[in-house]
Amino acid sequence: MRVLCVAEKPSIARSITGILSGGQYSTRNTGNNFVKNYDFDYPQTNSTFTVTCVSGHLTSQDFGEAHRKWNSCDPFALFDAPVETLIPPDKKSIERNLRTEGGRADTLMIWTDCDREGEHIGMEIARVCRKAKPNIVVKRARFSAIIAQQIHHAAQHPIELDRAQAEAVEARILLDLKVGAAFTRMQTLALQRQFAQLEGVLSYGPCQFPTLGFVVQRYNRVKAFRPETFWYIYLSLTRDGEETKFTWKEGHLFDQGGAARIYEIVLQNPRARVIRVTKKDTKKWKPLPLTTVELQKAGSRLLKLAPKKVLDVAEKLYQQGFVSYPRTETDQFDPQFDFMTLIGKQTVDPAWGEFARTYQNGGFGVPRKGKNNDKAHPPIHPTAHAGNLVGDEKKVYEYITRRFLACCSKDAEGSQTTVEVVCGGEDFYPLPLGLIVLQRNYLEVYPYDKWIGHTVPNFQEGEEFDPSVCELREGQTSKPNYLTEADLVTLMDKNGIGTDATIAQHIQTIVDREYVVERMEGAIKYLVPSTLGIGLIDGYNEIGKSFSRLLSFTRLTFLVHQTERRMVQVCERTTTKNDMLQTSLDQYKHMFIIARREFDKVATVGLITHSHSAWKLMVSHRVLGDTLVQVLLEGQEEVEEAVVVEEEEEAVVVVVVVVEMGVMVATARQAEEEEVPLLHAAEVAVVEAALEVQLLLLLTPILKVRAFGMISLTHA
DNA sequence: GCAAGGTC
Repeated sequence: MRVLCVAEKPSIARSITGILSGGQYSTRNTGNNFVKNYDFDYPQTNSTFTVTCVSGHLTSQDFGEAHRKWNSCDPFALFDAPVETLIPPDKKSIERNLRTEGGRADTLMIWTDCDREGEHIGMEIARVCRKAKPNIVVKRARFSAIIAQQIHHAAQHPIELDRAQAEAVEARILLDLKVGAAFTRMQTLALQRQFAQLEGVLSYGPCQFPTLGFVVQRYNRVKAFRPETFWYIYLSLTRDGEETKFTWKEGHLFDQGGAARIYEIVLQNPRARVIRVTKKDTKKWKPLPLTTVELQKAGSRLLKLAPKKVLDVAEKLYQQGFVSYPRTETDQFDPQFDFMTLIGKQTVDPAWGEFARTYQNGGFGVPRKGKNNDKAHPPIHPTAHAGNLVGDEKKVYEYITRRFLACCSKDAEGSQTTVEVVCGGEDFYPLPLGLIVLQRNYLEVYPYDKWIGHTVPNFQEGEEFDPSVCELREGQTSKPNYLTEADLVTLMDKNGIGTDATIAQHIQTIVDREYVVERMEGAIKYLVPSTLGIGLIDGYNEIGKSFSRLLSFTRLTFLVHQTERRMVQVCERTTTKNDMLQTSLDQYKHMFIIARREFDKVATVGLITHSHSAWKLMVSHRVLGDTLVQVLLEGQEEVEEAVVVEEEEEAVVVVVVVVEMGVMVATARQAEEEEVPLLHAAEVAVVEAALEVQLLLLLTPILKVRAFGMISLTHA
């Protein structure tokens, strides 16, 4: 019997060949550079095997001729337009290979990843092979890890493809295409009609839009923030020249009178008494096995690489055979995973080799188990030692390796001392708590985690003392920060926006569309929405307000969840693909009709905030020298061409009039129309010079505004 | 000129 095995990607084809053939196989090239055909005998089922693969989805979907061109139809018609499935040119060679090999086989065995998309890819493969050989028997191999025993079991006990899962994916594909295309065309064309100069596409998608929404949501919180004053009792003891600070168990109160009354009572009896000293063993847990999302978060936070970049680098390392498959949701290792061999490969490393050698002598600890398992790939780990890497590849490889070694090491151990103090009837405890680090364990190989010991004086239970300081102090709530890339990855992951493999792409998309600007502050990269981004989200929210929030950003996120739930229902066969598609499409159609009717609001209310005859427009944020500068655009009937530069710290606002010749600093005032001191001439010159250099950068988002025809800005 | 999902 001849069996054709088809995997989802070249790496899996190679691995299962290695396992099933026991290393005895021959290789044939195909018309595609990445795809090889492997031939061998598989006596266990009395068969001849050929293993090959596709490269992800085989087909792509698009509208037919009548709807493909942007101006060929009303965008609304796209919801009911027929969609064609075709094999894109770069996949033709793979299709030809499948036809040739399928024509020769009795059985087709699908070895795609065991997830929804894998089931759909399996159907695509089956369709092509059936064309070449209509009576071919189609089977599916089920495996959850590339481990010899599992792969053999899968080859000998194949199951059937799951049509329901494939159909759920089909519904997703159609929904994404129709909703994305309809809204993108409607938005773009509507604004182009209004503002002829508008360039570029204003894309809309069920993933990119909520992603943008997160950025704008945080931006609004930062903008709306007003510091609040709070009061707390501060206690400290200086003994032998060392100060121990105590934290009030109540934390802090926003009620000054209340705090003052408690403080008065404390003052009546300000002698402190130690009521309890406890020492207990404590641990700092080693990290969980590494998933794609965690790698991207770490990459952004620790390695200062954008999520997309981290994934690209990891992909390269994977192709060179240094790390395992980098797209995985799994944060638990299979119990049979061969840890020791992989750790052994790291013993030659000059930096962590010595530590890797300790694992054989009791240094090994079974990795923690996370909650996720995609049943297709293990957590990301090094597969070989790489000694000659440089730059980003070195950084990412080092992180993956140290993370793996940390997972296989032991939790750090310490001893923590808690001291409870009562003073005037109020409870206090020293902060930081006393900590002695006893065993660093995993921390030795994982410098990304910090755990620093801290001593507290040797207090005795029952001991009394007079605090060195006992005061009612005042503090202020601190301003939230803009969203970092790592924050955004976390939010998307938590809210189910995108997948491990696509989260980075969606972030890239909103940057490419100029909905969001990246801003460095020190070593941290923040994401700040542009005028356009804020305008779109605010605009939709504005419409949402009048229509039971149907279009608000939270609602959009909710729709993504609903779609996901319905997909699960299709998989579980509690609803059909067509019903699910119809329900979802109806929902989006309803949204579309309102959005189009109200779209003027996106253009005006969203992009401009009216205030009397003047209007102000948040544009963007840039660093001017070392100072954070917030740029506002302000127009009045008499001053049409104006830029307002606000220096936040000093609360100085410079109004810059943009004239055809360049930039001129004209006047100064605060955003709230209060009188503030004019800038010194020297400062004006600095601002002027900096603006000249940065004007083009600065004005990029503003030019959008000009394109919208709301103000006629001219720049050199 | 549109989406999001695979993968290279």
